Amino acid sequence: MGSLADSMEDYLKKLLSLSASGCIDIKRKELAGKFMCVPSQVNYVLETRFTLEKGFSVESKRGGKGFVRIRKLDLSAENLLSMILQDIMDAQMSESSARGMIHRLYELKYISFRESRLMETTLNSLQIVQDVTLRNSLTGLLLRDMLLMLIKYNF
Amino acid sequence: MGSLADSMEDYLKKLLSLSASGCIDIKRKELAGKFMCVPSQVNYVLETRFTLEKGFSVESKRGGKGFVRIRKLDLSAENLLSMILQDIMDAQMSESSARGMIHRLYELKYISFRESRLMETTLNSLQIVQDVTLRNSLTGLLLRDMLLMLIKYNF
DNA sequence: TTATCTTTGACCTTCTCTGACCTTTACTAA
DNA sequence: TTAGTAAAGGTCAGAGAAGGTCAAAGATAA
Repeated sequence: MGSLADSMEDYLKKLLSLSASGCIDIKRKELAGKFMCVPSQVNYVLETRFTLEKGFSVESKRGGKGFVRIRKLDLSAENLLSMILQDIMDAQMSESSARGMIHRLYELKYISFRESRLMETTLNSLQIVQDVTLRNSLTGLLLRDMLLMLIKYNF
Repeated sequence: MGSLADSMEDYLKKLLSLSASGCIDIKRKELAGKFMCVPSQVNYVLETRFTLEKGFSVESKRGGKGFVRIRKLDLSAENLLSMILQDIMDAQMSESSARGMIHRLYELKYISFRESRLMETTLNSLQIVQDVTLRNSLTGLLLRDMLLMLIKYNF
C-alpha cells in the first residue's frame, strides 16, 4: 500500500473534488489526528503534492481560528497563452521550462496525454546531443515549432 | 543449468502472466531475500531482461513504501508498431524514410493527425543539425523512442 | 584464453516521517 | 490599552526506509 503521504494526498484531493468551489479549509492538527501522524507531516504533503507547479495554491493562517486553505487552480486560457508567449520570446528555452510548458498544456487539455508524451520524448532524445549550445537551440526550436503547429491546426 | 538471474527472470515472468493487469509490484529487498542474493542483483535482472526493447517497462519509487513496478507491454507480432520497431531498433534513419513511416502510422490510424504533425515537426527542426550522421542517428533514436512511448502508453 | 555474462558489496540518492523549537494570532485580564 | 497566554500553524535537521550505481571479482561460454 501507498505511504501515509499518499493517502493523505488522496484524501485531500477527494475533498477538493467534492467541493463545489474547488477550495477547502482544513485544520492541520485535526488532519494529522485523522491520519495519526505528527502535524508537520501535513506540511510535507502540502509541499510535495500541492505545489503551484501542480496546479494548487495553499494559504494558511496561524493562531486561534487558524486554518490551511487549499485551492485547485484553474489556469485561464489567457494566462496560459501569455505565459507561453513569454517563454517563446525569451530566446533561451531551457529544457525544464519546456517541460513545464508541456505539462501546463496538458493540464489545460490543450494537448492530449499522448501528445504531451510525444513532446517529452523528443526532449529526452535530444539529450544525446553533446554540444550544449546545439542542444539548447534545438530544444527551443522544437518547442516553438510544435506550438506553432498546434496553433495552426486549431488549438 | 540456469543462473540465478534466469530463475529470477522466470519467476517474475510467471508472476506477470498470472496477473490479470499485466503489471506487478515487487519489493526489491524481499525479492532478493527470496532468491538469497544481494538487492542489486534484482537490478541486474531488470536491466538485462525487462527492457523496453523486450517489451517491458519498469518504474520504481525509493524511500519508505517504495516499490518496483514491472509492466508487460503489448509487443505482440500483430502489433505494427513493434514490427516497425524491429526495423529501426539500432539503425540510423534517413529523414525521408522517417516521414514515410509516420505517414504510414497515420494512414493505419495508429496515430492521430496532430500526432503525425507533431512528429514531423520534430524532423523539420532536426534539419538544423549539420552533421548528417548525427542527424540520422537522432532521427532514428527519436522515431524509436516515440514508438516505444506509444506502445508503453498503449492504445 | 578471451570475451561475455553474473554476482557481490560498498556507497549514493530519494522519499518519508518525526520531534524539537519558532512565529503568528485571537482573546482576555489588568 | 496592554501584556500575557493559549492555540494555531511553520521550519528544519535528522533518522530510517527504500531503491540505484558502479566497479571489481567470479563464472561460463566460445
